[in-house]
Amino acid sequence: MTRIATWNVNSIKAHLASTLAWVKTEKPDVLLLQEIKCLDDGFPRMEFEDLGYNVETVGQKTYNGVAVLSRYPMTVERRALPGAANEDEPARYIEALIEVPGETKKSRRHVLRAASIYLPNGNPSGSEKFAYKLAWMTRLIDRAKALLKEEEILVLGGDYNVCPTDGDVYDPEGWRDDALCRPESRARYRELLHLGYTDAIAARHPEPGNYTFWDYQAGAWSKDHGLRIDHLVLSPQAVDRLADCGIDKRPRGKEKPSDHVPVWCILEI
DNA sequence: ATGTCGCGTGAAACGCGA
Repeated sequence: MTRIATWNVNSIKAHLASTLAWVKTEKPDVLLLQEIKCLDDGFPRMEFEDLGYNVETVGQKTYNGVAVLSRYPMTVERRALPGAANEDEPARYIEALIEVPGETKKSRRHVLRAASIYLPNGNPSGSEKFAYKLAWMTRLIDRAKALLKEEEILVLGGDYNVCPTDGDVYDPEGWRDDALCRPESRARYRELLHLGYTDAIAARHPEPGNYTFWDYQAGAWSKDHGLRIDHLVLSPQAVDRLADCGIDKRPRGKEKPSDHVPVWCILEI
């Protein structure tokens, strides 16, 4: 069994202690991080290596930044989404091949591909930022389409900044014009899934109100004013092996939390 | 409650992004 989780940590330095505490108890085999908000050299690499993880980052000063942590050997396949308009793009994508050991001496090792995705927020709707979000989603769809042909166990996990349905937001009317809920954003997310991918939480826990993010403002957490915007998107070969998945809301209630919580799945590998 | 964070700048309080 292989445990995979995604978590927007909202600065790995500011939330290092709580991230390490969660990793120690939950022991994910693969952890996809977003918004590390530091350069590669600034990532607290040794703290995770001491816990047995290999660490690969695509960092950036102040904003964004993604990482893949893996207990198994890993090679980085992409440090950016193909098709960038210019060279210095925000750090929002990293994709790795992970070698999961077989359970017996006879069984072959399994290759797992995993990407950590921090999709642009896109607010305000109708702005240049919104156009950039939609263009970025089109590039992600292109990448997902190409990867489908590999027929691999693939997890595209991350902060998608897309709330897929009205059941995934506490106040659909109030959020109607937000870039996270706009029909254009939702249509592209569906387009990604319709290639043949599965949103793990939507498939296994389709009831409304399974949020992954609560704003720091206005007592959103205490009022459960949340949104589901962090997703584990699985290839057909990954879904075949999906044993369980869930959202771990506990870290949001602790001291000095990230505004997002981990989303996890267990694959039979 | 117009209600919060984290970061960088630069030395305190502000602008930005979310």
